[in-house]
Amino acid sequence: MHSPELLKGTLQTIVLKVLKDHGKMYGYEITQRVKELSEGRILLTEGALYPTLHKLEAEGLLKTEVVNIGKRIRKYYTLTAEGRSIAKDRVYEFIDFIKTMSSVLQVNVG
Amino acid sequence: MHSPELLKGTLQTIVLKVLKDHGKMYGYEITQRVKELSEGRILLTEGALYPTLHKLEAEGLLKTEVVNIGKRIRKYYTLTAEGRSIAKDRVYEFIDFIKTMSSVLQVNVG
DNA sequence: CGTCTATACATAAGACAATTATGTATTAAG
DNA sequence: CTTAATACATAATTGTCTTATGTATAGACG
Repeated sequence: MHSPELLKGTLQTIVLKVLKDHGKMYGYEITQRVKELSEGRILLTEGALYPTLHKLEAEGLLKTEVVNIGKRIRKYYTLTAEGRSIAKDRVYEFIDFIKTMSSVLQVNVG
Repeated sequence: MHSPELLKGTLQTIVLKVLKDHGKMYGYEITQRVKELSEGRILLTEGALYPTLHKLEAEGLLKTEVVNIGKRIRKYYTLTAEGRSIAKDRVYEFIDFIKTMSSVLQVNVG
């Protein structure tokens, strides 16, 4: 785990991109996938994830589908067309940010 | 300019590394150097910079020297030994963060 | 001269995202 | 029968940053 401060501002980008790559997912599944992909280094907290999902839904970037698994509920999220577009933009923006930071810090990442 | 959100958590790293690379600098000079290095993409605001400098000084990572330029004052900052050490750590931490993010977002930066 | 921009410091109010804490509830393991 | 994992959600608090404000010198331009 690195400084959690660095993660700030990346949550929406992560959620959008993971959903873009893995299709229909539910909240808990997203936390697990991110944990896997980051080899345990990024642990999304529920207090951050759920409000973010609700916000992205309110903005029309995600659509939901509630499914009953036995007596438990699951809320599946899928990107809308706009969501896919924004996901791409956010990833580009992140890459651009890294390039700028590399210039400022004079380091070579990748 | 990218989303200012991404910049969160990077300010201390930027200040420490720029000071490490360029030696003795004063606040305003740091903003200009970062602007240059980032080709105008990162504009440090005074409201963020000065409190950060004061904080790093209070933590013993920076030491200061006040100089009079005509009737105007300048406060030069230099890294302490601990500051140099932490600067290195912070840059490593940032690189590590980028590597993790690259795995999660499945992108290739650099 | 007078005004605008750049230089140079600093602090305070407010916004915003994320952490931490808390709450509800089902399912599986020991 | 209690703990851990699954699965949702919201509220209080924290912390960093932006925006606003304040003081003051120096140089450029008319």
